[in-house]
Amino acid sequence: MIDHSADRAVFRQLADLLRRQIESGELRPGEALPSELRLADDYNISRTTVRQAIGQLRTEGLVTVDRPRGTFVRVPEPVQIVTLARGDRVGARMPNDNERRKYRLRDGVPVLVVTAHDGTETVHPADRVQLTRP
Amino acid sequence: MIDHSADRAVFRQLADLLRRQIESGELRPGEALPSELRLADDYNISRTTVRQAIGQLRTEGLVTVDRPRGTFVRVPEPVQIVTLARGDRVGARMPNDNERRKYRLRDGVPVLVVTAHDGTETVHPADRVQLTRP
DNA sequence: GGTGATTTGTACGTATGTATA
DNA sequence: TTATACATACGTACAAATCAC
Repeated sequence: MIDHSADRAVFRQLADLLRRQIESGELRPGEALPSELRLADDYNISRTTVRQAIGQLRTEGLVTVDRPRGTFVRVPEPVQIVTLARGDRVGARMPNDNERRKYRLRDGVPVLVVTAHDGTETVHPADRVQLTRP
Repeated sequence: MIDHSADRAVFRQLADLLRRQIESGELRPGEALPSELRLADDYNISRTTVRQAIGQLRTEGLVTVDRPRGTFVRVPEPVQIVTLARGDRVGARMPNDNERRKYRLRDGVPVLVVTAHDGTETVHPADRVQLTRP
C-alpha cells in the first residue's frame, strides 16, 4: 500500500491511492472518504500526513470538505451555458479568497474569465458554467 | 500586522498580506518572497503556519517555488491565441497528474477544455493560452 | 573540489477550537 | 451531553538541493 522507503512521498502515495479509487468509481460522487484518523490508522501514518494527501485532492477539485461532517467525493454541479459574443476572449485562473467567498466556490474550482471587446471582464465559476461559440 | 485574536486564521492573514503586496506591485513578478524562516521570524509565527500561507498562494497560482532557491512571484507567460470553431464549448478545471507533467504546469494553473461539436476534447494550459470568438 | 549555510520538502508529535450528529 | 471530525497552530527532526566561499 504505502511504501515508506519509496521515492514518492508518503502523502503523495496516499493521494494517488485515493485518486485511483475516485477515478475508478470505487469511491462514488457524494460518497464519504474515511475520516482522517481512520486513514491515519489504516495506513499507519500520522494525521498530518493524511491531511497533506487530502489537501492535494482538494486542490485538484476531486473532493470537498463539509466540516465537520467529513470529506466527500465531489458531485458534479448542473452546468449553465453562456454564449460568447463576437470578439470575446476566454481565459481561466484560480480565484482568490474574495472570489471564492463571493461565488461560494469549492476548493480546486477555477474561474472562467471572459474579456469583452471593450475590455470588460466577466467571471464565471468553472464548475457551473460552460461557454459556447455559436 | 498579524492579529492572533482575530477571527481570521493567522495563516490566512499572512496570505492576505502577501497577496496585497503582490497585487499592489510591492512584490514584483520574478521577485523572491522572504524565506519561510524569515517570515516566521518577522511575524512571530511558526514556520508551519507560514507554509500554510504560502501554500494558499500557490494554489491561487500567485507564487511558484523553485526549491531550494526560494519562493517567487509568478511571472506571466507569453499567451498564445487559439480561435474557437463554431459549436465549440469551453470549460475549465484543474489538471490531473498526467496533464501537469505533460504541459509542465505550475501549481495553481488550470486547464481550458474545448469540446468540439463532435465531442473531441482539446486541453490547453490556462497560463499560456487564451481563446477567442472571432 | 569540498564544506557549510541556506531554503524548501517531508513526517512526526501535541494541543486546542469549532461545528455537527 | 458526548463523541466525532475537520481546522488551526505550535513544536521537532531530518532530507535534499543549491549557493557562496
